[in-house]
Amino acid sequence: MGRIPCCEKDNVKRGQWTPEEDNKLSSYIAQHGTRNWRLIPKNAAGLQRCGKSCRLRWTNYLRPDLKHGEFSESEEQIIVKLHSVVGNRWSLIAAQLAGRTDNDVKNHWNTKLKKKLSGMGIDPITHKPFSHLMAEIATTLAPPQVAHLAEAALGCFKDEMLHLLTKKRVDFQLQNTAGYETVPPPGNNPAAGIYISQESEDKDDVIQKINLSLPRAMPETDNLPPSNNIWPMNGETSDAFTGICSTFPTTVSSFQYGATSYGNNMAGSPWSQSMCTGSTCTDGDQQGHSLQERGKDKDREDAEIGKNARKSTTCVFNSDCVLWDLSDDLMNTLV
DNA sequence: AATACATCCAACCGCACGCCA
DNA sequence: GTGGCGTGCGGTTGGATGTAT
Repeated sequence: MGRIPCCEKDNVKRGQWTPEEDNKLSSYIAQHGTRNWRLIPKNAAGLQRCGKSCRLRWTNYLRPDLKHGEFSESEEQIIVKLHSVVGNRWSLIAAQLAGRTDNDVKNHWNTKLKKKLSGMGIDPITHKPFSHLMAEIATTLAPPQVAHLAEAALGCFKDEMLHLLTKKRVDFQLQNTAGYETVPPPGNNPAAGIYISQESEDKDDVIQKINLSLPRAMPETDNLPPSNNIWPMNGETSDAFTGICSTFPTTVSSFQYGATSYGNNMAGSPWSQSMCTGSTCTDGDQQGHSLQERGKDKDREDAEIGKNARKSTTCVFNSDCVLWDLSDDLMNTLV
C-alpha cells in the first residue's frame, strides 16, 4: 500500500516562482499560518503549486526572518566546525546560523566551502590534510605501490588539486614552512597543534578511493599484489613516501590555520586552527562523497548508507577525538 | 559578438520520522 | 500494534548567470 502523492502532478505548476505566486503564498500564510501545507494551494486561490513546493518556497525564501546574501567569515567558521562534527546534517548546522536555511548552508558548502578547504589542502570529507591521508595509506603499501601513490591520489583529487594549483580565486595561499621537509608519521601530532581524530568511515572511504586508483596509476610491472602486512612500516617513512608527500603542496607540520598560525600568508584570517582538523565523527556518515564519480547503483548504495547514518547518534567524544571549542548551547543541540 | 564552459542556487525528489486515530 | 498522513531532511538537478576563449 503506497502513500498517496501529496498532489496531482499534472495539475501543479513547477519551476521558478513568480512574484505573483510569492505574494499569494505570503498573504495566505500571513492570514492563516502554516498549519497544513497540503491545504494551502487549495485554499490560496490561484496558487497551482504542490503543498510541498509551497513549504519549500516559504521556508527557504519567503520567510521574513531569513537572511539573504553573502555568508560572513564567522558563519563559515561555524559551518566548517559543525560539518567536521556532524557531517552533512545541514538542518542541524543551519539551526546555529540565524536566518540561514539548510538549503543555504548546503549550497554554500557545495559551491564555496568545499573548494576553500580543498584549496587549503584539507580533504573536505574528513577535514584532515590530504597529506595525512597519504601518510596513512603509504604505511599499508609496498614500496612499488607507494611510488605511485601520489599519482593515484592526484587522480582522485584532480579537481581539488587543479583548484589549488591553477585557480587564482582560491582565497588562501598555502605556505610551506621551512624546516619541515618530511611528514611526520601518521598519528597524533600535538606539537603541530593537530590531533588525528578517531577512525571514521569517511576517512576510510577516501583512503579506499585512493587505493582503488593505485592499479590505474601503476605500470603493470609494478602492479604487485597488495602487501598488507608484508612490508611492515610502522610509521617509518621511506624515501618514496617522503617524495609523495612533498608532491602535495602542504605537509602536516606546515599546515596551520588561523591568524596566529598561518603566518604572513594568513594573517588576519579569522579561521581558527581547530577549525579543520577534526574528523567527521558521525557514525557511518557517508553522504555526499564524490557521488559524481560513481555509478547510479553506487549512488543508491551511498544514499542508503547516508540515510542509515541519519539515524545514528552523533560523535561520542573521547581522548582520540577532537574536542571542539564549541559553546555549550551549540553542543547541546548536537547531542 | 558568439560560443563554450563554469558556477551558483532555487527547486525538486524520495525517503524517514513522528504524530494520531 | 498498525497504517495514514504531514512534515522535515539531505541529495540531486537544471536553468540562470557569469566568465573565458
